[in-house]
Amino acid sequence: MSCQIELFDGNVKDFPVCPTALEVAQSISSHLAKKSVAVLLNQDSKLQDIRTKLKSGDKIRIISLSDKESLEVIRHSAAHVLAQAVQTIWPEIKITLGPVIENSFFYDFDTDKKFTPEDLEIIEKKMKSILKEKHELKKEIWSSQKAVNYFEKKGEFLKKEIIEELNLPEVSIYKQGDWLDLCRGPHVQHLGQIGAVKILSQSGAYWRGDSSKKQLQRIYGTAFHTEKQLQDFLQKQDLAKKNDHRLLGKKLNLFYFNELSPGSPFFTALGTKVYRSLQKFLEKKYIEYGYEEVITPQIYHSDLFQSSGHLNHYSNNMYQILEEDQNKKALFLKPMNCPGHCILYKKDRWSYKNLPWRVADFGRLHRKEATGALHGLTRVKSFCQDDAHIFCRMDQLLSEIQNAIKMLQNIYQVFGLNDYKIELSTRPKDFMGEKDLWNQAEKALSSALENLNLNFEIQEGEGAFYGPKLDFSIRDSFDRFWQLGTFQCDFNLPRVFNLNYINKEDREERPVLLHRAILGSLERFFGVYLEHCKARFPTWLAPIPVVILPLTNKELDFSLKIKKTLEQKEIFCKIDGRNEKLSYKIREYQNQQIPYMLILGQKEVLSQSLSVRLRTGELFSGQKLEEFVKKLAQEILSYKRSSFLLKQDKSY
RNA sequence: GCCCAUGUGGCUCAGGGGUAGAGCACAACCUUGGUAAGGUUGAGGUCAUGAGUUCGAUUCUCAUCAUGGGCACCA
Repeated sequence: MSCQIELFDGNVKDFPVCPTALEVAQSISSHLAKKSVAVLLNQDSKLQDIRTKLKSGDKIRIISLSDKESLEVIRHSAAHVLAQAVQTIWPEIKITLGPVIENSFFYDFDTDKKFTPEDLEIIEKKMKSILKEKHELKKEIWSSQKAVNYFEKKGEFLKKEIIEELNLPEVSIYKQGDWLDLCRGPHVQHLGQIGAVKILSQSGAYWRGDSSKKQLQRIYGTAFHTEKQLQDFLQKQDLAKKNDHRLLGKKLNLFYFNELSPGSPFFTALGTKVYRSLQKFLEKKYIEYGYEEVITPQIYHSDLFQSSGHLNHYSNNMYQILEEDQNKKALFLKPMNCPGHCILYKKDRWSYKNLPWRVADFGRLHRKEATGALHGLTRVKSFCQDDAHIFCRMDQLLSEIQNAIKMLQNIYQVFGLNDYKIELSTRPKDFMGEKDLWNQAEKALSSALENLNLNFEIQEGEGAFYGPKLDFSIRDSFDRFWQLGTFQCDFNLPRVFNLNYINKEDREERPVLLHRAILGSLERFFGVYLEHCKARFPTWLAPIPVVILPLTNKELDFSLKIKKTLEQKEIFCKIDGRNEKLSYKIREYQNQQIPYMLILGQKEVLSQSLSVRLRTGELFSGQKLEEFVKKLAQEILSYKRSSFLLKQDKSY
């Protein structure tokens, strides 16, 4: 009986006995066999070892070094090389786990040693010399007992713990030279297939990701098939670093941090312009989508957070005001707006006819964050959310969620954030409230997404204790994801604050509370968007939309006339009358990514027209002033990301 | 909070046991100049803070604070 293997191009090959994937590659060409590193089996999207024995009827795709999928295998094997290098240099160091992550890999070591940058250099050197030996990777199947005995004898107790937890009769072992590791693979054929490795950094990391457990020492690295690929990768990283919002914020003078208030941004006059434009934009959307905006207190008696449950669940993150009030009650800065909105809700008697109530608040929040958590504008201690709460009846929940998602889509597309993923987090183990309510809310969230034809992932058991939630993470221009929007159903606050409304039958009923933020915090969004647009804000957000550059002081009168005309349309502009060369000024404003530069010389004064330079470098002369201002105002009002002067509609 | 690294004029960075240097920015003067840096001169720093070692510390040691890369956290 022969063995038939189907290749992904449709070709079927016959073998007298069932081959391994590597043998199939060999039968195609010895070149392919040399380059192959893994195999995709049938519909499975997980890579399998190239040494896998196939069955008749299997459909396979051989992954070679030229396929990008091979990177995962290369990096996995490189992680083993890292561990081998470390144990060769320091035999007393114990190994744990070394997985592949996006763009890189790491290995966690159990040791008291702290790796210094010099150590990392030595390790990288050792890795390179191990690669030169081009050891073959040999896969062996051991009984779990044998593996446990082996690692126990070597004092590798965490490795032993892993095997025992796997609870399998057999485990696979990969050997390279005289070094071996427990691993399910897949791995390269031999270490010569790893063309380039680089150690990236070190870090502490907790065993099992649990901060109450032992801290291990983690080393990060990356690997590629060729040195060129590695260099390209490093270059791309450098580029991303240049667009870091913290650098751009400094360069464009938008915000500033000072150690006298860590984690709390100072927005400069320019940064504040951007911040306020964002806020005004959202306020407009609030009106469009039926929200009411309120202003609520900054400081509350501890009683409020006692009843809301924040004192029990969140007090570590709350700032307490030292001075107590005359009732001897502690005072706290609010970490979130919701309890205040519940107080406002309770002020009135509600009828089912008046719901939903959508209440928005840009209130400043303060949260004590662990020092190591702070990060530019994306993780701060003082911030404002585009926060709103929707108090509604259960039968309104679906349409409210749907409405909120539409609002989110509408807002994201203004920023050109069209690539985002959605996660639905469902009931956790320690949930609060009735299961039936949870099911209804989860159903409302998923139906809303389905009705709008949106794909989403389910995060089983990841919901908050008070209700299920949706998270929206956008992908920025550097392929990183940032969680911005979040919609959270809440059964807890309406209960603890005893909120109700009178239903049709004249009986009290409890409303559902939907927390929702679309941009998340204005601070975080500012940072994320600054990087995403690479500091090229659309005109409506630009701190300075227009700068007027008179060539000499003979053009000052005309400059003032233009400024006045712009200001009539509420367009902010700046006249740069400094005694500097035009090219000097252009360079400066180009670096600041000012959308419109108006260059004025005698030619323009005589013809009473404008010469416009875009930050793309494109020039448009002979523009009529009134016409220009009118169209520019239009561009700003419609939140366009493209200049009206450009034919193609794209961000510039 | 944990591991590693870093902290020098407004910014970017060099230096290094005998109290500091460059470029940009800033100021003054010359230049009124047409699409990415015109010239000259000048002013600016208790070298993050505190303690220790030393005849002497910005430089070495320790602690603190802040920042950066991660981990943990992210109601």
